Amino acid sequence: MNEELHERIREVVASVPEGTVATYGDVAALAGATTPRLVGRVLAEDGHDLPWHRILRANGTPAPHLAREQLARLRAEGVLADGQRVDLRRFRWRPS
DNA sequence: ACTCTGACCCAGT
DNA sequence: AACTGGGCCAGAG
Repeated sequence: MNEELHERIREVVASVPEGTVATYGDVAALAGATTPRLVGRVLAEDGHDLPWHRILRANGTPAPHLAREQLARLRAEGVLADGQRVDLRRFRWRPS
């Protein structure tokens, strides 16, 4: 199952700073994953220790079943959402 | 070697 | 805005 890749994915997620967000696609690209699906998968299994709430879908909305919890956590660290959607232009994390 | 099912993504109706 | 359909990858049955 490629533990190596899973590890890199967790690292990337863990490196997203408080007050910013990243998309599944971003994480996948940075970690070298072939598809964003894998990111969601990894988080679903062992994302409990990670800042999973900073990971959003490409359009800035969270995964449906998590929306409430996730938006609440983001709001708590200064990331404001307009309804379900977070303004990626403003909060998206770009590694430098 | 199938078919299903997902914290996905993109483009077209 | 709501639905497609195609592509993607890995587990489970």
